[in-house]
Amino acid sequence: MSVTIKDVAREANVSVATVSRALNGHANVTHALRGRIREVATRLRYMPHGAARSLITRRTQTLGAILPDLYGEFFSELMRGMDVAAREHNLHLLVSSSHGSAEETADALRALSGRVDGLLVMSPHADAALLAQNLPPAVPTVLMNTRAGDGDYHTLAIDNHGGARTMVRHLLACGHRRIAMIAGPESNFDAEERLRGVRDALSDQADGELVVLRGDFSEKSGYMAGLEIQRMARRPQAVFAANDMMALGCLFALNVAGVSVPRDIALAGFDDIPMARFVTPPLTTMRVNIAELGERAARTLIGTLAGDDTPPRGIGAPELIIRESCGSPPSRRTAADPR
Amino acid sequence: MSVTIKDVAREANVSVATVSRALNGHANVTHALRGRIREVATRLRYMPHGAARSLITRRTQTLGAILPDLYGEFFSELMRGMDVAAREHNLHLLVSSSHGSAEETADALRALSGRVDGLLVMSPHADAALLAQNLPPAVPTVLMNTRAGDGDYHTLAIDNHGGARTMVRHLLACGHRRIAMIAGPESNFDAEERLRGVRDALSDQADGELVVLRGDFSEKSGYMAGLEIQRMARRPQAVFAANDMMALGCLFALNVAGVSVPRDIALAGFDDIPMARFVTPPLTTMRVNIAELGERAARTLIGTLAGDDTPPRGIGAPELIIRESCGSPPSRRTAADPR
DNA sequence: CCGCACCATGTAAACGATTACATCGCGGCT
DNA sequence: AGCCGCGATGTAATCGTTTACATGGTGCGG
Repeated sequence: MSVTIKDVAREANVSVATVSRALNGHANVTHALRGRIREVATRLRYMPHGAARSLITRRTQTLGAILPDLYGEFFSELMRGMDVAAREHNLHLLVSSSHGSAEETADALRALSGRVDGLLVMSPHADAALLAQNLPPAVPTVLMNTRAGDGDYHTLAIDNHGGARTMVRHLLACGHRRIAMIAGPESNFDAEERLRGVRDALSDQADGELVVLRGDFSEKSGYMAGLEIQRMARRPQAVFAANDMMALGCLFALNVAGVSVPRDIALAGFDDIPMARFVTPPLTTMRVNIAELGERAARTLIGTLAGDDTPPRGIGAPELIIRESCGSPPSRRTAADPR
Repeated sequence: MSVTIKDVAREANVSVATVSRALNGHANVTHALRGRIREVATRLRYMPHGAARSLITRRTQTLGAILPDLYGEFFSELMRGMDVAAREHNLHLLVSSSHGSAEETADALRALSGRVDGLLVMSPHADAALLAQNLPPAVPTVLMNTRAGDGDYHTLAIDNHGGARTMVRHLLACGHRRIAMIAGPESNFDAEERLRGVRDALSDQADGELVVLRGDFSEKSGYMAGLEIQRMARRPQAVFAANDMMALGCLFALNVAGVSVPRDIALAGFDDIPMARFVTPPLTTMRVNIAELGERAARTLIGTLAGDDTPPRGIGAPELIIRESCGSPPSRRTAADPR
């Protein structure tokens, strides 16, 4: 049995109320007494029982995060950002990851709903309907990278559309006109936004041509797309993959086929995964700041908890990272690209 | 105000006790009544209040994870493994990451101690003393990748020593005799274990020679080491870096200096980060299964919670991944190295 | 010198669940 | 027919904390 506030009270010869007040920094406790109580508490290794406290205060000091199956860098960066914000406010992070289906997401939603003060949700399956159905309306929620139109919830996202547009404009500026896009799956929100950005950028350019191939964000699908591109009669001058992994797959396919990047064809990706600058040639890409997305989402949620009901300001803008794969004059960097 | 068990009881014309029994699948509730209560509960969107439940059951259904500042793949894999095990037992994961100092780790330990049923700790700062001082003795704890000798706690680790030995044996088998090791910092447990493995493997080989350089696991320190190696009078025949990032740094340094890998010098790393198979030449390395480490640690903890007090069986053995950088006959793989 | 206000501290009621124990009704056995 | 036992349900104690309210002592003003 662990030590409770009663033990501290007994040991210090005061009532539990006084202990509570002393330890929580309330006014109206003599300085000397507070000191004595503190001393006793640490001597006894007293730790308040979180559940009991939550029960009465209706606060859990915990933020819940519902995430899809995330691999690699993305996941850790996102968590890191959320953690930074949470820690600042002495909040904890309860995570529930690896949700492959709407069913699983709903379960997670229900399971977490009672244990957290608010929820950070990133899930392809989480639309407004699912949330409404599985959450008590009282749980503040912030959505990340979700399909728009979920008006009732605060939503944050990477500016996929703007990022893709920026990249295509850069490719156009490099003189490329026939552009192939290796897009992501149609069901994916990020993927569609990026494709939309590409279309918009090209619609500004009268003599631009676009051919769209579908991938699934995997390296392998990029490889397949690369083989196909290399076989084309009118080969595109530039390839823009919806993420770096597909860009790398494509790069290998082109290498295997003896097509040189960037001499014969330009190539660009999206995400700036660490690997991007290590391949030859280093990959031009859009850097997205995942940690910032997580941090902002957490901050927004925390704001909501505090009663601040201003919707989140703006969305994260990816940054164009020009390396050698796109055929623009290489910027002066060492191979290792130190920051 | 959210809906409580009382509301359900009132609506179903029964007592709270019956509702509790019905919903928790206890015996002694009529089938019909149970059905009615279930129906009312879902209609009212009743969700049990986790804190209230924890208060009386003394279980939080939550595992705490204390992690250091972890970037990248490692973090997400570890979490994924822990999540898999936790989810199987309907447990949640409360994470507290980014602890740079012993002070911070201690804070996190204290903050989490009341909110979880058990703790998974990976931290360079968490030795037995720190834990004992900041945790109620009742909290079951499993340590990961920590310095040995923390007898009171269950401990799991990657077999760094065995992995390093395996790699050096492979290098020896390839015919290399003068071997340079780019080690990690002396303060790091993993680093020292790997170094020890190297020494042990070489002590079996009469004509083996070892030169040790120190790095700090960063790419940059690998780069510096590479420059140094390339300048050596009696250049080593093989370089073994304590992790892949340093191996890559070294590779770039050698490239810049015009030393060809593996023709002029062999190179190997440790970790098998995704990038390892994308560089040219693809990097020979030891694959460590982080997810498995996390999963095992979680399982061990869960076992302890269930009263099962057998110490964890064995430790994760890294797997030798032979690619082209070590100068052994390349195995037949495509550039993309599909699994 | 009395009384009032105020401040430090104590008492006890919540919070929402679980569960030991009490109760009630019914059927079967003697 | 009466009693016993058992199965279904209700009553209330309990977990550890916070906090509204009660209490009591002290100092100050009239």
